[in-house]
Amino acid sequence: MQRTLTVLNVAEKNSIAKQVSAALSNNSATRGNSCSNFNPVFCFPYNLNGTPCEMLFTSVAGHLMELDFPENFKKWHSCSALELYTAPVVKKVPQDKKAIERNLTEQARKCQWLILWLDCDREGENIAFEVIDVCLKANPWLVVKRAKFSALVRRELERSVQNLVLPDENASKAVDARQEIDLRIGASFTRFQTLLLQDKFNWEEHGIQNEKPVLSYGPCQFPTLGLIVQRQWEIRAHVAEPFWYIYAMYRAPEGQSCVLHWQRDRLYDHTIATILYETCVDAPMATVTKVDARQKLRFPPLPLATLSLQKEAITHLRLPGERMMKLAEELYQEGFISYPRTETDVFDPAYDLKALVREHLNDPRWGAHAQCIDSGEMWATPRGGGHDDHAHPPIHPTRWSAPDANQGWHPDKRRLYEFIVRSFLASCSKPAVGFETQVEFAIAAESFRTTGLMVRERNWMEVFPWARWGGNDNLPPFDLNQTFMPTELLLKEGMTQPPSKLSERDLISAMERHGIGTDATTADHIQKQLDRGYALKDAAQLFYPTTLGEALVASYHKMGLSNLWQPTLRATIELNITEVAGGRRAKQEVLEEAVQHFRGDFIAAHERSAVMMEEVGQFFNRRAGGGPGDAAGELPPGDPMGTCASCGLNLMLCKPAEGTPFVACSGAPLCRQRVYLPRATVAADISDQPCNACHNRAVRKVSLRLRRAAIPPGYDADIVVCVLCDQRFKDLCDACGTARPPGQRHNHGPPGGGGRRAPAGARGRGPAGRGGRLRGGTRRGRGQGRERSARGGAGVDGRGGQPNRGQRRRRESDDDEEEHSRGRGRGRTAPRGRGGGQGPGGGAPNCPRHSQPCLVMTSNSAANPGRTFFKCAHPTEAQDCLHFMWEDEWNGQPLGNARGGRSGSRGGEGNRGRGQRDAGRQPPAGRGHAGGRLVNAATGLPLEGGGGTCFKCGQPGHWANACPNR
DNA sequence: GCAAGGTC
Repeated sequence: MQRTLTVLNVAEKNSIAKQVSAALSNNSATRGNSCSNFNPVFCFPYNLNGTPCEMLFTSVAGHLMELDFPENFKKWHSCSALELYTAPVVKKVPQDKKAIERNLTEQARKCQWLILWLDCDREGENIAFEVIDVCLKANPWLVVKRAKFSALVRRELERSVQNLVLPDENASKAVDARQEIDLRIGASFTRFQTLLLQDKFNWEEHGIQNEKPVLSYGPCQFPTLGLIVQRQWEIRAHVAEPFWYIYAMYRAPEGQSCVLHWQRDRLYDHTIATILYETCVDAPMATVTKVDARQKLRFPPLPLATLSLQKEAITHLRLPGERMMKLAEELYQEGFISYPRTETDVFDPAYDLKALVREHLNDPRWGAHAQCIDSGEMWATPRGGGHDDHAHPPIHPTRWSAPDANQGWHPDKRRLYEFIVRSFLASCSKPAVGFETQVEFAIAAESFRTTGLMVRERNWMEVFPWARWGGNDNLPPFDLNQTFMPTELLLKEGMTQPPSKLSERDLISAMERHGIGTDATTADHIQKQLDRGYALKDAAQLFYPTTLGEALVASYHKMGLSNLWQPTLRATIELNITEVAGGRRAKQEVLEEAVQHFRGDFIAAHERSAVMMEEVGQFFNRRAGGGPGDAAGELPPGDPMGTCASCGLNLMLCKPAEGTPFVACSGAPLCRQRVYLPRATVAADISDQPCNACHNRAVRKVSLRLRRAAIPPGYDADIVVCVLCDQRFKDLCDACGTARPPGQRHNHGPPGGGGRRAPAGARGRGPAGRGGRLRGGTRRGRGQGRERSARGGAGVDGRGGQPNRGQRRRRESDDDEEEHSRGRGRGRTAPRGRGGGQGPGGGAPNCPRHSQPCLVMTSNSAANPGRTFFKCAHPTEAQDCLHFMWEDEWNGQPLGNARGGRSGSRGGEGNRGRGQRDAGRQPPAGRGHAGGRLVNAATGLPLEGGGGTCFKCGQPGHWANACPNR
């Protein structure tokens, strides 16, 4: 008789275990005992390639293990951050997964085989090896197999279980490498920048609530921040340019109308635009040169994957990604939607979609549409987007929720459910049908075009109210060679606008493009920007960096380490570990290479930490008592004399301008290795003698000249010693005491020798306030004087997209004449270059909100040429401060209310709001059309007869390029 | 007090 095999099956989550068990057992699986409440064991008999089996099917909950440093490296002061590149790492089951581990252990003991049903991706392979590790410890005789499945349907699952393979060790090793790289660089740089900056600056000044914030670094979170900061720099670097275009409009006698779009779009040369415009004005009759009418289809949305759902939810429901995922998780747990973390956007052909549609036949909101799909009248097979993670179907509704049954749901949850249902029904519906007409025209020698669209069958758009198929449905009828007189024919002026701030949708797309994070973690990385105080969202939900976020990114840029925040960072890591997954390179080789690479960056950052202090000081004021003298750059000058045993950087013999020399690590303040010399020291120099006892650290001995009267009998006044290990030196320190520079409370002394090691909390701290306040003040002064470079181009060190730091101070400064005169030359509204003063005679009023002097500007607009106004220069708001007032309307008093008393929005001046982007500015006197005659829009004078009317001043008799009134 | 990746 054939012996029954007991097989342990493990899935990545309970829902998979449940579904696979149900499919393989024909819904006859029973529940067995499990130590883990959320990971039951399903039991059923099964025939595996002719062998009768007792299947035990259980699950884990994602990763079973975590990678971390051992306890003795976990405390931040237990080691130098540099040691985190060489410290051991351990993989272990965390406390909250112990029950799952126990369950696996118990089940493994009963079984002969182990079949792994983890998700079919790299992380799944890695989790598989975590499960193997636990199970083999419990039962070393287990036969281990891997089931590879591409859909959760019976046929596919049976194919998979009858064709078991081995787990992919290379894929798992690639994840091991990624985990270790992430851990080492994340922990080391987080500790580095937090310990360096945390207690040195007044974070509260710029809205950071935490007095001592943790300044985390991560290979996903920093490139995400980099995207936000980079966009901010692009916006700031933008120089607005004027452009001109011909605008023509036609209103038919029957009331239909259309805009005729110039084929040249826009010209940046005013003279040429004017000449072309004038040729049109001289022969304004328009001729239809082409009419093209055809049917057009608009296809329904693709089935939803995680990131596409996030993007849609943000756009249509205004739900941030992280919030959306929480609600989707709830809906999934309650059985209303399918698994919400998936890359798949194509339904398996075997999926019974009609059955899902039938769930909704009785719904009062979309039931009628569902019935049309079910009857076949509206049905169309959903399109596929070409992505399949082979573990989950696209996100879709699995159960109907009647409108009165979900009253207890949060409104956002109801909206999300409705969106998923409508999106699913839309994806199963026929495409919308429209009729598009494209017409081309000629006015003089210039070409124009317009498009009209009539939607004839809305189909999927009926059930998807968020759909827009914009187009002019009021197009006048046109025939080939038809002629007509345009109702309006104008030369309009516009200004190029900077790119907009990033929306969450933009950010997700950019992260997706650069491979930053996964579909399951993208929202977390974005949320982290907000939680850490690195970025904010404005009223329009657009992201912009906080002062802190920008300061950090600018710091790494200044240190020459932009690769640590640029969006390519993650892709570079991924590229390397993909080599491991593909078996082309060994894990250890790739790992060591990456760790050494980032260690090099870390050392560079460490050595340039003074640059980081300086750069952050451009944005924040120093905190009084914030650990002066601690930055690496504040060590007195010195020469290297060996390698620091603690962190691997250089030990320096430092010679302060006053006081006794001492030995310190160049990695100060993070590395606190320091040796003070005996009080009797008169002079100290590095000798050319190496210390043999410290040979592997290349330490050289120090030659000391001592005051004879201050040393005990028996010692020479001139000695050459190793200050790290020489017993004579330690004895001298004990006998004489050690000399420490002013401000050092504690004497570290030589290691293991006479000097006492200070308590961790007090080590390395100088007297409160020394240097900090002074440095803060002088930096601010320098910042103002030095940063003359103007906004845009000149303000970015000659390279586009680089930081334009200290912009706030630059705007406040009074030395921007170069920028201002250039602005006038371009015909822009420009600051006049005074400001900063107070009172009627002294310049500008203070902005009542920001308590800083307004800029004094001169308007170049056609409506108010040369008129002076004030505007607030505050730049770090979500949108620039809107305080604005004409000078001649100011009574010399401070501006009063939120809009500045009689002041107004500056929307009409200079920097226009987003809503006005690229909107053409109509000149004061353009040309119009009334009663079939071209007229001057401002004066009403007829234009027939040639001769020209200047669009600049509105007077007839000359063209604009020869205007005497300009 | 650090990462990112699973999952809940």
